[in-house]
Amino acid sequence: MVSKSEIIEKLKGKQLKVTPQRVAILEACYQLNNHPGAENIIHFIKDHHPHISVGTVYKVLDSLVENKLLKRVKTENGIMRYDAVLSSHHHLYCEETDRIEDYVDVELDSILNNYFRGKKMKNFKIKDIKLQITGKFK
Amino acid sequence: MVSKSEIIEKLKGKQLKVTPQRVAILEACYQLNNHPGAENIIHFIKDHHPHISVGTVYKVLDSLVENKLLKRVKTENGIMRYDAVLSSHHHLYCEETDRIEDYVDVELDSILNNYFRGKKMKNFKIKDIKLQITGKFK
DNA sequence: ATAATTGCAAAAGCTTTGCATGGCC
DNA sequence: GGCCATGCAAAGCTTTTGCAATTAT
Repeated sequence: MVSKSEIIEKLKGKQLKVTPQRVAILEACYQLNNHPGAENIIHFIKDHHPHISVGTVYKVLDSLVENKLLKRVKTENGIMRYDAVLSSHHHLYCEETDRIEDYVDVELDSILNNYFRGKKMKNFKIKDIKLQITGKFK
Repeated sequence: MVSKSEIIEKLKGKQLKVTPQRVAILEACYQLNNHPGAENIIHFIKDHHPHISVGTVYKVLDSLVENKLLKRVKTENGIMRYDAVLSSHHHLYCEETDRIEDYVDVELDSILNNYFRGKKMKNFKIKDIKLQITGKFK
């Protein structure tokens, strides 16, 4: 649970002006936990903020990504989705629906880190490693 | 290198009618090795097949994915891309450009398989695990 | 005060769809 | 011959853009 004041602090920390729209959008991303797209965010916000504009939502999302308050989630259907959880984690992708859940596993992370520490890739500098696990929820 | 006759066999093997368009599109996917999108495929094909229609390309790509002759690649910019390499491999994503390269590592695969064999996930049945390695080519 | 952000609407991608025509089996 | 695939153009959906009006600092 992330409070509104924490959200405001996050925006300030990035020197971003604290507007009601930005607060609402970032708040929506924290509360909608299934990696929402713009559509989901707009729908969620409309209750408390009926006059928000679609263009604004996209602009704010871009700027939040650029300022590393959100990450984009990779998908294969051409719809952008966003992730407010910034700490290292992996994703479970349902192969039948568009559900995407977080998968956190520190043991796995340490195995991967050890493995890649030793590994030297000639032509690539690794910044982040994420598992993309596809399958089926049961 | 995949020959035209192999491509024809692959189509036949899936009971798909062998049309020049399908052959050309699948061939393009094999030759364009940077995980092409529809745009790249159309451009590549236009030389030998000037009158191919955009709608057809999308329909063929859908049907090739549905018949498991192609896979879609997950991206975060809303453009669909395709992968003709069906055997297990991972992807290196450039964080500055849209370059995506294959990363094959059997040792890593066996580590992952061992790890997940022991692991029991209550609510998810794993079908495939792929690393999404982001960073920078040098 | 002023520089940045919002709203609105238009436009720009990329992808899908419908239907008549044509081509593979 | 029958049915499926193609071409073409229109429509659909998501996202981007431009500019005037508004707002945060």
